[in-house]
Amino acid sequence: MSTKKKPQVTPTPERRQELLATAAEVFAAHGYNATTVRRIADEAGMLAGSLYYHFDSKESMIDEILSTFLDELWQGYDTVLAARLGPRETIEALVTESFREIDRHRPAVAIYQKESKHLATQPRFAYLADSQTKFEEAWLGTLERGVAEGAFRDDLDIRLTYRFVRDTVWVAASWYRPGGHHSPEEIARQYLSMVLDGIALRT
Amino acid sequence: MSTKKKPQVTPTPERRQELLATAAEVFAAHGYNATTVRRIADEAGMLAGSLYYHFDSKESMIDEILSTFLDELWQGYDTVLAARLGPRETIEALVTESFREIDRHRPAVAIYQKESKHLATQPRFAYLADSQTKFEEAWLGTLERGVAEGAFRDDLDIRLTYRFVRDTVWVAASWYRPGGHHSPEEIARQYLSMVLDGIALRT
DNA sequence: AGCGTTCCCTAACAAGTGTTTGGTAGGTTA
DNA sequence: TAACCTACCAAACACTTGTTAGGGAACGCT
Repeated sequence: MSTKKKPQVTPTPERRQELLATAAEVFAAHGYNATTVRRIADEAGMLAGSLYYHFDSKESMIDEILSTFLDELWQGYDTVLAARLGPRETIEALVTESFREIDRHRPAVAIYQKESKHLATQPRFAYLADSQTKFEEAWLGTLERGVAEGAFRDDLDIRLTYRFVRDTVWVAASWYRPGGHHSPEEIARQYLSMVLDGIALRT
Repeated sequence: MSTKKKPQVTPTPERRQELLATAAEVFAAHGYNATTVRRIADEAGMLAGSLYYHFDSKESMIDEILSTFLDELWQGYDTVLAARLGPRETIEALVTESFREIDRHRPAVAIYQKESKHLATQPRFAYLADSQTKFEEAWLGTLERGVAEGAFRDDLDIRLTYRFVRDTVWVAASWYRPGGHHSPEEIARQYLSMVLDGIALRT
């Protein structure tokens, strides 16, 4: 006699994840506001109202998409930061980790890029602003440490450098396609090579 | 007796430009779809319906904003390309010109970044796709020439390099504020320094 | 067989959307 | 003065939006 509970048709939590994945895909492709719940439902093979059995609003969908992404992102970042590597090695590890996250959560990253700016003003999405602050502390701090320790140039505006590095990494989500002939690690390696050493030939 | 035609209250073409400027500001801040015509009218100090005296649709507003921006952009780019400078000097001139355009058309650039991807699919905005093609030809061609002539490194994926340079320049529109303590030329200088020589200290 | 649960459908709601129509105050022109 | 044009308002239009309420089919459990 088996006590294994065989699920009925499709188990609850997995179906929820499926729906969130398709929703994220549509949000990323067309933008949050331009995406109707009917469009999401259509893509999932059901009617608009049926979505409200799983979620209580359209807003809670994007909320869950972004928060689970950020949770996983910070899990990776915190591991890197806890290792207390040198500045250059920390930057390398953060960039590599970022491309891995883009590989795993491409739609979520794309949504984050497009929508976080105006979502962060709403109280419900206060964690977006918090995350951005932590983000800036981690990167800017590492860069400053690198300048102090002689790993990075000291003739550059440090905030400009921060935005430069940050943006170069994350905009990749707009063109990156998982399953291409570049692995996240390979892309990270080339990006780091460009950011650290430049694209000009050394003479 | 003067034959100068003194304009009535406010001259037609200038009022049109004013309205387009406020519309661009709102589009850039909140996104095209999330922006209602009532919001634009409100910002301009009039009612929603009154906008339709100047424009025949919301779509034609963003159309005019984007097309005039791209016209001016290509005027600058074509001038640079016609000078037939060396690869490195061409890249430098293109980047500098780009930051000048961001300085002059920040809202338009921000709108372009956010909306062009899905607007380009509509026939009305086919010029967006055309522009992107020309854009890629200009940059990618210059980079390839630079590799061939020994100005740029040959151990990098050239398409990756292209996207890297392109993105680093244009995402600046998301945080750039005209009137800050960095002129477009100064920002371009630092960006070029980072892109060409990297942020690591040379040993 | 009966009951409960899961998951979706049907049908509607109220609010908000872009847009249109007719009107009108105030200036210019004849 | 009269006709005219510019630039706006007031009010409504058809439609789309996110969301809700009630119902019902399929399945597991007792």
